[in-house]
Amino acid sequence: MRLAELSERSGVSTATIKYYLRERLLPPGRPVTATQSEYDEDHLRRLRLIRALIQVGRVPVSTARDVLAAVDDDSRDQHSRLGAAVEALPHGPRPDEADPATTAARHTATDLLRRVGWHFNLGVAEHSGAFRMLVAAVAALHRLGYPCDTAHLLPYARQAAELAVVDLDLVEEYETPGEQVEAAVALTVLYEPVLLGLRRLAEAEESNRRFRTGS
Amino acid sequence: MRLAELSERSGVSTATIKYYLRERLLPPGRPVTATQSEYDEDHLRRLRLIRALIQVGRVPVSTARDVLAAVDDDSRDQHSRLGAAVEALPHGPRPDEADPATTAARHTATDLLRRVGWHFNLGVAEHSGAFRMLVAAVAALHRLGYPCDTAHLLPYARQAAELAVVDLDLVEEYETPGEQVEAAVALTVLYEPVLLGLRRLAEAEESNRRFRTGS
DNA sequence: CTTCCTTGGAGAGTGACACTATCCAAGCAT
DNA sequence: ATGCTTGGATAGTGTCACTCTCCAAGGAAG
Repeated sequence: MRLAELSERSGVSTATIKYYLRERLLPPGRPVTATQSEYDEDHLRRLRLIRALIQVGRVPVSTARDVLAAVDDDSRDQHSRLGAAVEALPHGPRPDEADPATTAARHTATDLLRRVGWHFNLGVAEHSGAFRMLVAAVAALHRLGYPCDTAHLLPYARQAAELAVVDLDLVEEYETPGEQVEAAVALTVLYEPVLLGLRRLAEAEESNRRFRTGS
Repeated sequence: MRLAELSERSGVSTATIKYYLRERLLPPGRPVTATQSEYDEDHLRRLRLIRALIQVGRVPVSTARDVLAAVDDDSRDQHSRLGAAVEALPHGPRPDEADPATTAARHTATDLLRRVGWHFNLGVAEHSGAFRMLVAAVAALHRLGYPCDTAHLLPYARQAAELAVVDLDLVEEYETPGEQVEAAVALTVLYEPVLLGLRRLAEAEESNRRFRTGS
């Protein structure tokens, strides 16, 4: 198919597709003449993934390029590819190391990983983006005076461990390593708004249950 | 204290504080002469909350103003204030109603609320931002061909319900309705990166457990 | 064959956003 | 008196995700 058809089928304007091609988010089509290229179903699928990452997952364009490059990197096994792809995702601002609240938060987080038994993370992933995201958030809570120690975080960590089992079961339903890595990235990013939306709905429900006035 | 001291104690530049004052994120100080104002501990606390919302919670400035205005609105009870504040938070782009995947996602989400017994949400909050966020994410998963029906979402919803109990217990430790609403907003926003960070760490741990090659 | 439209590539322009820099007059400090 | 700081207003900066405009080459209709 041509650019116009790719645009129509995906709902993305030709100008935006050209922009993604320029930014190397989308691989170029197969040139059929000097001025025209042919695109296939893989391009359509990739384009839909790009839109989902950027619009729903709020991933910046340059970051999405890095994530997709890691997904396509055939020279590694799936664990390594998945790690590289998730590591490329945005993790918010890095914590302010000058702030004592950050040091305290780092201790809390390290202690939590030890207590919940994530020894892989203890060894390898303490410098990961996900760990930094956790530390920055815990530090912000400390600065505001809200309690956020290991005991408070444990139930959240245990639930995260349960969710990870469900998530990875889903991923393992796919056949090829390539499909698995793409699924892992898509599920990691797209289930995040699902989790946050459900939490806010559950809080509204619980708040209503506790605070509603009469009626 | 003066602007310079507020800046030093909060770590926020005077230029940025002036910007927040201009944007009505921070209430003005008490004018002490024609060219100087006095700020107090409440200003410092509010400023820290603003920074946490914007930097850690990635809330846009104009949105943070609306959230804080809802927090300060003494004319409502805490349930209503909390609802207004959370509703003012960003929920991502609104789903594309022209897309059949959105219609399907809306059915899935409605069915999920019914099955998990959130009748308050079923009646009131189907037009809430959190619900739209959920629908948009489920629709994106549908478009990419990933399974995401009521059965898949149920464990996530049940966990969200458990988390909401923990969260509201924390909120109820505070005395005044004002403190409770501020705590609810801060905990809602700042626990989100905690949850996402823990999930990513748990996935890395689980992925390592399943896919690591030898050693 | 000619005229018109479409295509892909490249560069510049747009609007939103979160600051940031510059001015300025009024005041306080020495 | 003089120099620095303060708060207020205005304009500028850098980033981001597009979006617009232009262009030459390539079909399509008559």
